Amino acid sequence: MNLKQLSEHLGLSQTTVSRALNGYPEVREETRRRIVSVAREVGYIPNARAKGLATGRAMSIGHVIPVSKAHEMVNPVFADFISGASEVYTAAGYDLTLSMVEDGAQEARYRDIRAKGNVDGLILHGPHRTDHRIDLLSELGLPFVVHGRASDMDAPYSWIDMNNRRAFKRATQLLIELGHRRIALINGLETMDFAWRRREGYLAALEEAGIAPNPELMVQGEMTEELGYSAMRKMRGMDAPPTAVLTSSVITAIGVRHALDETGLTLGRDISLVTHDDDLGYLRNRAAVPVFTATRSSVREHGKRAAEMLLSLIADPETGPVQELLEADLIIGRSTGPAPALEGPVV
Amino acid sequence: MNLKQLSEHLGLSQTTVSRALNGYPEVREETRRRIVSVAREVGYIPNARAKGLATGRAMSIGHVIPVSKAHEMVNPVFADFISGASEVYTAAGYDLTLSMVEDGAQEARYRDIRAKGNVDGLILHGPHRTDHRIDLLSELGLPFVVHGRASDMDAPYSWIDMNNRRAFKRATQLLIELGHRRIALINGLETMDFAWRRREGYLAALEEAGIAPNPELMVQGEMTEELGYSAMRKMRGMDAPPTAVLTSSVITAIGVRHALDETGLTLGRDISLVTHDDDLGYLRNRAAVPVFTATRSSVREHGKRAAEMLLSLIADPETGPVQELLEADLIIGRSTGPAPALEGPVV
DNA sequence: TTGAAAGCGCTACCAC
DNA sequence: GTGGTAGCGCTTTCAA
Repeated sequence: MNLKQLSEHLGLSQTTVSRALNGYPEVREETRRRIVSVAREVGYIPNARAKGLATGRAMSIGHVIPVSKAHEMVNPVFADFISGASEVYTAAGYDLTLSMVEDGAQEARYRDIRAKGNVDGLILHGPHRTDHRIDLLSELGLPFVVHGRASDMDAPYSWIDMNNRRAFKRATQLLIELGHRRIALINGLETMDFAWRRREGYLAALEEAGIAPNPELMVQGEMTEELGYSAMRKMRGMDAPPTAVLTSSVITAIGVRHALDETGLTLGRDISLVTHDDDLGYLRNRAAVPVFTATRSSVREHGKRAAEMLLSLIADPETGPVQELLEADLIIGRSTGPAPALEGPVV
Repeated sequence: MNLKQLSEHLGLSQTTVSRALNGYPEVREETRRRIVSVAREVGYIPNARAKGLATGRAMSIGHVIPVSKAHEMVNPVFADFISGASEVYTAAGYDLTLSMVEDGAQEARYRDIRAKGNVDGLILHGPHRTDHRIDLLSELGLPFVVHGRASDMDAPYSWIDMNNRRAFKRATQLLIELGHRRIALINGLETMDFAWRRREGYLAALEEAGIAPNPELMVQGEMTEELGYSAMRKMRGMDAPPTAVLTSSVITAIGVRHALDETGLTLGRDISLVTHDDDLGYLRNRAAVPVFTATRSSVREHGKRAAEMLLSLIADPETGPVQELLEADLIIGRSTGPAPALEGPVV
């Protein structure tokens, strides 16, 4: 059933029917009611492509997520983030177009997306510290919000991010307060902005405590189980192995545990920190220690916020870039909540 | 730059330019070369909506993934599956439209998707044993492939699935061979087809070994960390606690470990089985036991296969329903590979 | 081998 | 308050 058939069925013009259905004021209330009721009855739903052609709007938002070339793997956080965003889009009548793009040779894909006209805006995932996709999108004039930041880019842009630096600084501080001096960091790739910021936080805490960072205790890589496993295996063989470990992902933390299991060795107090995609905090039970983390549900909330930001950017293109910084959840034992305030801005 | 501008720029008609770009034969080779080269030069890319309107094809595939109403959570396997599928779509010039739909009140969403005309076909994730979405989609005449099966549905449809029954049967058999008699199953919701099949496999192995299933050792629920934790906590307090555990998800397995960590108790030989979303097999290191699992990379392959199936279904609507059953990977120690053949079909 | 023009389904401008 | 109609950018007959 299309508009033409529906309007003939109603004995009205397409114009009137279209107006009634789109909530324009210049339709008699009675006429509108009749139109709406018949439309529902026959299950009329306008064709999105035709509507898009006519209005110039696609009513769809693109999410571009990077897929590791080496491991062909997707960071699981994106699923929850997107699920939150999706809820917002659906409520607003938007679709969600997903593009998985391999790192490298991205530019063509963005131009493509732009020219095809299938999306009204984009969410960019997994930014690097230096990320020229941001320049490109600005140049293309396609509204976008970055999930994360690209710290080395100068021009302003919209983003939403977790306070990774603060979360890792606080976590490190807590371990130090507990007496740890040899604290390992098993991080994501530090060309990625989030990983770099986490390292900054880790280093800041060490420095304030007068602990010299040990390069042997700092590992970065794609956040696989294998990374955690091999890093931990290596470290436990050191003359002075770490007594505590911070990891950047629950996946990596699983690998760390494998390596520990092999030895039976209890490493320090077996402390891990995870900042993403776990339900309750990875080691909450045995850790007598708070853990900062983005729980799955808070990641979902971030996705919602990002979607709202983008939709309002699209609705009002005059708005300048807008930013939002979110604190990691603090998990102690089995209760979760927002992190308590910290002295001064640590972004 | 649109077709009109491009053709004026070339001094040709839109018709000829369109033909040349779409590979129609009736264009002089020299003309075509010129058109193609200029088009590339100016970065012409046809507007997808207009093209869709004119051709009646959307050049996009929908993926509908269920979001748990209770936990607002997405099963992480879908990310890898979709990433694989996405690669196939991109290569074929298709987009991917993602719909996250809460369980319940789904029907309207499908009619909506159909009528909006934004997709040429659908992949359905997370089927239940009885799943009327399948009837609905058949009725709507929208090509689709189910990721998984809906065992209680009679009418034929296309699907791709893992051999969940066999994987869990074999895993259970192996545990029995190792001497275990009290084997726990911490499963997904058994209204979901995959979870039900896993239980069938588990029960079949017990029965063949003459072991009576113990309802106290069989738990089902949404596959959260919490589920594994609380189930294991409860079971370890039993008079005769299990000596081995099978879990349906690595997330749940993490919860199981938490519960074990609290006690220091070594449960049997600490055996878990995971069928999804881990890199190397969850407990590979301490398990002197094979583990059946869908590794992340094989899930990705499944996604590719599903996408190929759907695209060929769309290309040739005369084709009847097609099915494909995939074996779980067998992981021993650190090496992975396909499971060895088993006597007879266990589907 | 090329071009003119109708039409995909809808919106929005202009006239009544 | 309602209707006629010109596009939106493309494909696809039909003619030349």
